[in-house]
Amino acid sequence: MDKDKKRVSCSECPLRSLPAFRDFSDKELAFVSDFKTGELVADPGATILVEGAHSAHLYTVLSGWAFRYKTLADGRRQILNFVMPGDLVGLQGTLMDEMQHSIEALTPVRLCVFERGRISKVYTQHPTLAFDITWMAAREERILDENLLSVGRRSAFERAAYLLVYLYQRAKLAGLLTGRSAEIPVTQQHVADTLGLSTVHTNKTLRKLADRNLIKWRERACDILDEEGLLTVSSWEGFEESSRPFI
Amino acid sequence: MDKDKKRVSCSECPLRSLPAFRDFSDKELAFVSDFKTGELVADPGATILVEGAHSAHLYTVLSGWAFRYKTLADGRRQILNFVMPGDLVGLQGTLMDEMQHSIEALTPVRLCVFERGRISKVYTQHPTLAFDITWMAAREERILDENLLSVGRRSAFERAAYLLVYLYQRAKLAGLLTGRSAEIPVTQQHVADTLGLSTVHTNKTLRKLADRNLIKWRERACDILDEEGLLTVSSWEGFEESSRPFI
DNA sequence: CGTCTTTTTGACCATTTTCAATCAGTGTGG
DNA sequence: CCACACTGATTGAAAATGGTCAAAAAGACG
Repeated sequence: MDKDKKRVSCSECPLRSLPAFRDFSDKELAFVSDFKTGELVADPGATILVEGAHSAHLYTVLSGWAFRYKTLADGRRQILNFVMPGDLVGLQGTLMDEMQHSIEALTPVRLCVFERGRISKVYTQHPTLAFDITWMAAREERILDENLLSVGRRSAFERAAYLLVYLYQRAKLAGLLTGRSAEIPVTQQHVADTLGLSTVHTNKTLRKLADRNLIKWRERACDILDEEGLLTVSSWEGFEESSRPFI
Repeated sequence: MDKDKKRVSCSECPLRSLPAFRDFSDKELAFVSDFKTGELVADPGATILVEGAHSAHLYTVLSGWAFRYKTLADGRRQILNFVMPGDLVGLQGTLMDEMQHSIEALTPVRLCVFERGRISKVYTQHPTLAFDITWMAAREERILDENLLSVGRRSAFERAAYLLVYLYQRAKLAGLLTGRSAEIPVTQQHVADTLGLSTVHTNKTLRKLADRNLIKWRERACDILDEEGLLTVSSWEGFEESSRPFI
């Protein structure tokens, strides 16, 4: 086995972004080559996965932003969540028959491809990794829960505040941000489709947040001026990114 | 090992409700006794799991209805999903530090308790079961996606239609229903908190569905008069409960 | 400079909420 | 059996939130 080659392919191993592998050496990650079958790059606006797709593979995001969404027959769109480096996508397509949502790139996105058929090997041979996949699924569920609470019960103002701190904190955890100026590569249309509001009302709501010096909206970016304020407005506690327990 | 005893305790094994174990014999399920640590019964209105709880166990629902929900500081409540026999609850509490949602019983609920600490053994020794846990998590995520689409983008009328067929179909899949008369043990308050509407508007919306002969609401129950009609109104395709793929 | 996308605004309309009662059904104790 | 308390369903009217339409302004970019 040409370990060197494998090490190179693991130098930026997507699995390192999974909790269990953060502190693993390249050598320890070498076995990953057994599962990785390729890399993929998607341009902004490109559809990474489309609803209804069969036999999709499992991907980990190496870099870039994307979003998961569903649409109704007449075109109404709901953004379900945003995808950042370290995220796992395509689990539904891998486990069930087909994808029931689509994924679109917001910036150039690099993905690591795991072949669907090889997933069983993960479960039989690498229980720790299998556990991580479950952990990621539970994490996504938790985020969706909070999102649903937001869309269902928070006012437009609270909802927008929640979304912006949420994105800010997640981006920070994903190591995407340096200062307070969050390069959140979305338009107000995306925000509207996440909040379940119209673009017009979203615009007015963002303005209200800006008037209160909580944020400053810039084209495809947003400065978080008052993180605490946003948390208070949305009555959200923020992430306490609990690390995965030992197995 | 007293196999007989174990067989008895598995006669109604909670794992049988998990896809992978539907067709397993009692004998094959005997090993489950290693994980099961007890049984629990919750009365209607009782809180099964509460937000913020630490070191919770993992449960499978043997019988009864419950619901998962989150609340805001001022009491606004959002119901996230309903829990029926065969469902897994408490995964978040098991995998992460604490539960971020609560669960309340709607009818008497019987639960099978798996100790948190023994989950690792499932991953190392029973990959098929580990896979099932992931599968259940992915299924919950899928339901939440559809719910979020509903609350975010469907009108009150479409949303209510969606919820009722959804509950009808799920209850049917869980083997809870016989005829068209769905014994859905919820009040209009529950429906409102699921749809993200006020009780008043929910009442008027349900009336509209009844006026169009789609449903007939009865106290804590609901007759589904026109399943196809509800699917059309909500532009939902319904469940194609794909069985879990072979691992 | 012209074109394209995104943001912003105002006026008007629709949906949904809130408030405040009322009604119906169930169970209890007298 | 009836008065009473409770819970859940139902109603109408006023008020608020958010949506739609149409158009203009502001950047981004070749």
